[in-house]
Amino acid sequence: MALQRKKREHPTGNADFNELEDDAYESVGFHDHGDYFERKKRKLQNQNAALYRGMGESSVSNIFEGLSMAINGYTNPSYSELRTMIIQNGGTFVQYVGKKTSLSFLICSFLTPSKANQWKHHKVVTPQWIVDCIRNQKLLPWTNYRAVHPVASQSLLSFSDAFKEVVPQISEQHHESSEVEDQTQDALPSNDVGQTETKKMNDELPNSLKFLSRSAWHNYHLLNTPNIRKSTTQNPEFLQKFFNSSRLHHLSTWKTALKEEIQIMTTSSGLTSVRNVKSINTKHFIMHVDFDCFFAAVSTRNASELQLKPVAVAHGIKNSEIASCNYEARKYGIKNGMFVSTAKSLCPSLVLVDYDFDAYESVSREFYSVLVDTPNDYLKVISIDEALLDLTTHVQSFEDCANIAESIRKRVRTRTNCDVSVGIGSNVLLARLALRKAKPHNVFYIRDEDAYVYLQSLPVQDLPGVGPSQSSKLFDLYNAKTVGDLQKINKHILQKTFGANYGLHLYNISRGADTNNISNETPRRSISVDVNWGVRFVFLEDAMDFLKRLLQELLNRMSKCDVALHQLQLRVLKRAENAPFNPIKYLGAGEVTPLTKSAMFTSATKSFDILYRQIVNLYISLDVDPGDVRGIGLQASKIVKDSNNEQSFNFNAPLKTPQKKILPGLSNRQHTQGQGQEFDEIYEKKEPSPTDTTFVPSTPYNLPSASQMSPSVLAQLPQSMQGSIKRQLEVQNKKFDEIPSKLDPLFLKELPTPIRNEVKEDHEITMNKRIKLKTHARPNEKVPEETVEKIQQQDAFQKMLRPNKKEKKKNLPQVDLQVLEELPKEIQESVLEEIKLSRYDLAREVKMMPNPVVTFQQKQSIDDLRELVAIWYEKSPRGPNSHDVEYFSRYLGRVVREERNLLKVQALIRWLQQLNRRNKVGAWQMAIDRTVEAVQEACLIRNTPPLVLL
DNA sequence: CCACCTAGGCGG
DNA sequence: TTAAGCCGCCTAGGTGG
Repeated sequence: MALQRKKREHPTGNADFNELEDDAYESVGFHDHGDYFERKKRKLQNQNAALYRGMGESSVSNIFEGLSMAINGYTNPSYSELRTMIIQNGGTFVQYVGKKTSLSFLICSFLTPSKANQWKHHKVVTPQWIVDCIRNQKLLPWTNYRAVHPVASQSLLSFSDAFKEVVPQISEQHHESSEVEDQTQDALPSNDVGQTETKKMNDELPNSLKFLSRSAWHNYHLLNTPNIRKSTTQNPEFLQKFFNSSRLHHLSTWKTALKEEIQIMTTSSGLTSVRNVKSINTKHFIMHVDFDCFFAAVSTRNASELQLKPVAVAHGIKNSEIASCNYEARKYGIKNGMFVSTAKSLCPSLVLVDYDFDAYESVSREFYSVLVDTPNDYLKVISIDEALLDLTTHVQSFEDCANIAESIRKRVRTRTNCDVSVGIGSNVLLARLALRKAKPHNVFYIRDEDAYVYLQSLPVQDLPGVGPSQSSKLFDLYNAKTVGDLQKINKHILQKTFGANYGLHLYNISRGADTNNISNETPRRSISVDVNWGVRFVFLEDAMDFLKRLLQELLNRMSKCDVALHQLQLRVLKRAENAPFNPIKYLGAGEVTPLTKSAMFTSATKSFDILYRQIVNLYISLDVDPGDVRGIGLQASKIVKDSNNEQSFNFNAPLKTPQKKILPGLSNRQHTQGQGQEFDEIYEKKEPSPTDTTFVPSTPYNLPSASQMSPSVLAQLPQSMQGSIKRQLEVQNKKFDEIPSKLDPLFLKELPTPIRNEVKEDHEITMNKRIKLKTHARPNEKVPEETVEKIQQQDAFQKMLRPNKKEKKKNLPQVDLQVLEELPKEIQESVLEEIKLSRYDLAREVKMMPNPVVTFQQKQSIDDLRELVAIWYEKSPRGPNSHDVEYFSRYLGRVVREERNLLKVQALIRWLQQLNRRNKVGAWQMAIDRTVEAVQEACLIRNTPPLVLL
C-alpha cells in the first residue's frame, strides 16, 4: 500500500487569513523541520507583500500610519490576526526584528525576564492596545497597555495585591474567564465531601488556574466540553480507543506480527528454505507483490456498485486524512493523505467508507497463504498488503516470473476479490520500480540492461529512501529533478553532501544497483509507544498521569516479547512557537518541535517503578509547559531477552548467543568493514562474562507484582503528582486553610546557620562527582568498590535531621516510618520488602526506597512551601537577605539530591519567578539565579539532567 | 579511534 | 460533531573519552 505523505497543499487564488496560516503552519509536514524556518520566512515575506498589494479596498483605516510593529510570543488575537489588523489599519508590520531601533512598538502578552530586559527601552504593549485602538478608531495612549512595567516607578505590592494583579491579566485576554468559577463549581463533586472541604477545593482550583500558561488555559476551556474531553488523553480509555482506530498503529503492529508469523510458518513448514548464502553472486529474481489501494479495495470488495464510483477510506468528514482511495477517485486528483474536505472539493460525489480493520486482516491472511504456497527461496514481509519474494532458484527467466506473478494475481483475486500488482527485477530496487509501473492490477519487469535508461526518466522521489527532504535538497543544490540528473553527479560529491553511507547509496540506486539486498530478519531492537493525536494537558499531573498509562502500555508490549530494557527514551512533541492553540486538524498536533531525552540503566529493567521515576526526571528536564504538549512517546532500546522465560525457545533469537546481552549496536551491524566477523565474536570483546558482573547484577530483581502502582508507590511520588487535590488532602493530612497565621518577618534570619556537616557533605559529594559520572557510562560495567562506598555515603541522607551518623546503616529514616505507619499493613510489608531488596543494590541510580522528604521550616508540601516563599518575598520587597538565599538554595539542593523531587524544586523556583514577575526586583532576580545555580549543581551531583527553567 | 547522545528522515 | 498524525529502522553529526 502506498501511504502518501501529506504534501503541501497550496491554497489557490487570493489566500485569506486562515489559509495563510494553515499553509504556513500545517502543510509543511508533521515534523518536517529541515529548513522550515527559512521557508517560512520567505513565505511570510511574500505573504506580507501580497497583503500590502491587495489592500486597496480592504484597508480599514490609517490609524497606525507611520508606525512599525512586531509581534513576540503567544498573543491573543493570534499572530496572524494581529498582523492583518496592523496592516489593514495603516501600520507597517515587521518580521523577525533585527534592528530594534527602527521599531515603534513591540506587541506581546508577556515577556520572559531576559527578554524584558532586552526590550526595556522600547514600547512594549499588549495586543489589547491594537484591539482597543481599532475599536476606538484612534491611537490610545500606549502607556496604559504596557506589557513591561518599568522597575523604578513600580510601587511595591503587598502579597494579596499581587494576586489580584494576576487575575485581570488573564481575564483581559479571555473573556470567558468569568465562567471559570461557575464551571469549576459544577465540575467538582459536592456529595461525599463536607461543604467547607468543597469550598477549600474550589478555592484551590481557581487559585492554581490563575497561574496557568495561555496554552494550558486554552486547553482547560477546550476540555470543559465533555465530548471533546472524551476524545483526548484526559479520557482513561483514550489509549485503547486511539489504538483501535489508528490506521498507522495498525500498520505497525500488523507488520511486526506478520514478520514473526511468517518467519515461523516458513521455517517450520519447510516451504521456504533459509536464504542461500552462496547465491549472493548469482543473478536473482525478485518479485514485489502489493495490493492496489488496499483499504479501499477491501472495503468495496463485495460491493460492485461502489467499485465504479470514487471511494475513499477515512474516519471523519472534514480534516480527516484519507488513508486509501480507489483509482476512480484518483482520476479527480485525490491522493492518500489528503484531507477529506480537500478531496470533496475536487470530487463532490466522493463516497466515504469507514475503516474495517478486521477485514484487512482476513484479506491479508488469504494473501499471505497464497504467497507461502508459492515456491520461493525467501518471503519477506513488507506490510499487511505487501511482500517480497525471492524466486531465484525456482525460475530461469523473467517470463517464468511473470507467469508465477499472474498465477498469484489470479489466486488472490479468487480468494479475496481484490487485485494485486507485481513488479519483477533482479534486485529489490528494480522490483519495486517495476511494481510502480505495473499498477494498477498488472505485472511488469525491468531487465538489468534496461534499468539504467529506464531510471533516467523517473523523478528522484521515486527512488526508495529518497523522500521529500532529500529530493528537495537534491533539487536545491544540484538542480537534480530526475534520476538521470542524479546519475550525473560525482560519487564523491554525493558522499560529501549526503554523508559517506547515504551518498554512496544514492550513487548506487541511481544506477539501479541495490546495496541493501533482501536479507534475513534481524531481531527487533526497540519497542516504542507513541501518541501524537488527542494529547491535551492542563496541569503537570495530567501529563504524569498519561505517562503512567503510556509506560504501562510499553511494559505490556515488552512483556509480550519477554524483554527488559537498558535504555529508555522519552519523546515529546511541543507546540511550535507561534503555532495556533487549535491546529487545523481536530485535536491534532499541529506544527510541533520534537524533543527527546533518554536514560540509561546499568542493569536491564522492566519495573514500572524504576522506569516511571526516570520518566518523571526526563519529562521535567525537557521543561515543556503542559499546555504545549502535543505528543508523547516512550521507546525501549538496548533491549535484552528477559531471563525469566529462558526455557521457552524463541525462533527469532539468534543461535549460539547468550540469553542476556545487548542486541547488536548500529556500528556492529552496519559497518561493512566488519564483514565476515560474527556477532558473537564482536560480543566476546565487549560483553563481560557473567562472572565479571559481580557487582551490578545483570538480572533485574522483580518486585512483587502487587507493588506495581500500589499505594506505597503513590505515597513516594511527589505530592503534586498524586492525582486530585482531595487525595492530596488525605495523604498529607493537612488542611489548606491552615495557612501559617502570621510569621515574624525576621524568622528566616533567625534560623540556624548552615550546619558544618552539610558543608562537609557537599564537598565530599563534589569530590565524588567525577567518579559517579563515570559509573553510568556503560551498562554492565564493573563499578569500583571504592565508588560504591562513596555512593552509599552520598545516599545516606538526612544528616541534618539525624546528626547521629551511626544510624546511617539502618536504612529506615524516621520520616519514612511516619509515612509507613499510615499505610495498611500489607502495604507496609511490601514497602519493607522493597527496602530489603534495595539493600542489595545501593549503587542503583533509581532506588526502590521511598525517598526521604526533606523539610524546610517544618514544611514539606509544595503548597505550604509556596506560602512560605510568598511571605518571604512579600516581607523582603527590596530583595532577600543573602544568608536566606543560601539557606533556601541549600534546601532545594537537598530536595534534588535526597528527596529527589525535581517537580517540587521546579514548582518552587517557578513560584519565585512568578512572584517577581511583576515587580522585577533585581535583587530577587539575582537570588533566583543563585538558587537555580545551586539546583543545577545538585542535579549534576545526582547525575540527572539539569533543570531547565524558562 | 570509540561510545554515546539527539535530530531527522523514510516507508508502509 | 470534528478525529484517531504509528513505529521501527537508518544515518548524520556533535560531544567527550
